[in-house]
Amino acid sequence: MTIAKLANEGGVGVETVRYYQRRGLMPEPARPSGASTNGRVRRYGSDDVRRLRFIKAAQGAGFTLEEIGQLLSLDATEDRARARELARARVGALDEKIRELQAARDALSRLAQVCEQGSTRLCPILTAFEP
Amino acid sequence: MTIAKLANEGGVGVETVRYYQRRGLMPEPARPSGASTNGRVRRYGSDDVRRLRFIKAAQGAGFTLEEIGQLLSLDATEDRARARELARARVGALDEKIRELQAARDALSRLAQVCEQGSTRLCPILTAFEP
DNA sequence: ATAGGGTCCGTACCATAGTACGGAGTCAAC
DNA sequence: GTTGACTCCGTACTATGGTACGGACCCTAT
Repeated sequence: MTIAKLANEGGVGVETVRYYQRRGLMPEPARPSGASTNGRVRRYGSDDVRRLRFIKAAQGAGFTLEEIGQLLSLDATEDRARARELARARVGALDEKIRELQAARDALSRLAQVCEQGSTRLCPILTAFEP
Repeated sequence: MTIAKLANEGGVGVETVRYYQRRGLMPEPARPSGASTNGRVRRYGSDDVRRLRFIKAAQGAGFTLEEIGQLLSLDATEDRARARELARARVGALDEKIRELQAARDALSRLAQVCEQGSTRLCPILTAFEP
């Protein structure tokens, strides 16, 4: 497939794929540079789609592109210890972030409730997050 | 208190406070511009600290500074309906984000487990987030 | 064989949220 | 009454993660 198809399958834009290539997150397949008529345009396969989707998912998990680059390298080198380490660290960070978001969620939910009641004059936005 | 103290109480840097002032998130208290000896330096109070802390907390809840600006305006105008709306929308977004992070957390946790076992050769980073 | 769309590549630009810097003025303590 | 820390202000720079643009080239369908 061509880059447009790849981008589409991965749910990103063509420019984004090219950006990832520049950052070294996605490989740039060798162009069939034969003298023959066929091919100066790179072709991609399902591995590339998987890689692209991994990048998206890892971003969703809060990894930076920098870290994702490391993960992808690790996948190649099979350094299990380092992979574990990164995964663990991120799990910790995620646990904390999830708690934080949960607290924020509850605070906002309460705020919406309070602002609901037309009865009371208050809608104490500024103190919404105060303990 | 002076800006350094305010920043400190709010857990941010002085430059950040000034940035918020420029963005209209924090007021710039009038400087006592009297001809008298006292004061060309702005002074801040506990309201400012509260405001600053609100900004931090709202950021943690995923609001952008732009949205935070709106919230702060709303707090002044007492437009309960709009406040409710923003809060609701964010609660929805947070619910979704929390689910996403929870899924990522679990995937990473499983990954760490798998990479733990020195026995098996695999440490399938690339497929960690695949269903 | 040619028109149109897609690709390639470099470079430039964008938004968000700050952070740094430099010079001038101010404040407080000694 | 001066020194040293702090403030003020504008402007510039940073990092992150893209997005846009323009010219040249390629590729396929008609």
